[in-house]
Amino acid sequence: MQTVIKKFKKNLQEENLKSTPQRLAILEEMMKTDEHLECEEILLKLKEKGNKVSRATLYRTMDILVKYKFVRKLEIGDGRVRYDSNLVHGKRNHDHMICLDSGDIIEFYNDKIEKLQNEIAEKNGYKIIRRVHQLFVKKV
Amino acid sequence: MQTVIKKFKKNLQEENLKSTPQRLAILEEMMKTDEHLECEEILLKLKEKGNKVSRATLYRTMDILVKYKFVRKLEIGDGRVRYDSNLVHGKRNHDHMICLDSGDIIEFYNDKIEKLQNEIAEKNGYKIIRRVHQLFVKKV
DNA sequence: TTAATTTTGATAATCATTATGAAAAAAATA
DNA sequence: TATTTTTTTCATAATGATTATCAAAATTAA
Repeated sequence: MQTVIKKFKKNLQEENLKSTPQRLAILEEMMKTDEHLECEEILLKLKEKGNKVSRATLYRTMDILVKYKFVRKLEIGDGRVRYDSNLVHGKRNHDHMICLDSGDIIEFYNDKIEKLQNEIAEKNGYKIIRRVHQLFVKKV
Repeated sequence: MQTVIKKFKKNLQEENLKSTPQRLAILEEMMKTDEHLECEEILLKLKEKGNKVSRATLYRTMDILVKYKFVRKLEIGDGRVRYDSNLVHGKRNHDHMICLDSGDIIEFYNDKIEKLQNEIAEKNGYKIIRRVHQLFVKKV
């Protein structure tokens, strides 16, 4: 969607950050995948397509993408940082179920849990900004 | 509680691990705190009490304590690893609310969410082994 | 007590991420 | 369009938490 790129450019401007080919290449790469990619994988994908970007630039740009919620940082405690794109069409707000046997990451969403979370926060005088909800599971 | 120490010794035996003063000192230290401590803090507390333990031993022992569920590893995405003791009297199963302004970590528990989680896992053919549920909040 | 095995601790190695600083690119200005 | 200013990039060094190494010490079993 062109609108995503336009929004990104606008966000960059708002912070006096410049629109560069590297930043755009990274954004576009994240628009194309619904996997949970690690930095090295993103770097590799970019390289394969001829968009070579340095490690430092990738890390810096991922922080920008997280800040503007184009992607979400996903840490499941195995020491690897993954990124979950919010840019893939039809993808909604979700949480993760991680299979301890296969390593599969399954997305789930539950409206009731959502509501209960809000109630808990409210009851304590807080509002929720962001949440992490991960179920580590095994096949029955 | 003597029973905790006995249980620990039994667990060690079961895996052909030896009962050492360092391991016991670390367990006992974790029985005394309901804070969410980092490795360096645990190391410091031990040192202050004259129980000097090397970094390597501390890391190795924390893994054992996690394995036997004496403590829980708590990672809230700020790059610091904390340990949440399950050994403090009256402490139950809980999740965490993290205040983005103050850094406070507030514990919460909700039975309904617990049930919904189990339903979700079941529906997908899984059973829950462990879970991470963190609400990042700000004061209203 | 001895012997076999495990653990400890000091230090080196690792590895993901961040800092550095010169060269290149982008935006602003003339 | 050329020039100037500012930001960004890239390659590499630095960082810092955790892990590996291995000789010396401690533990357990016989």
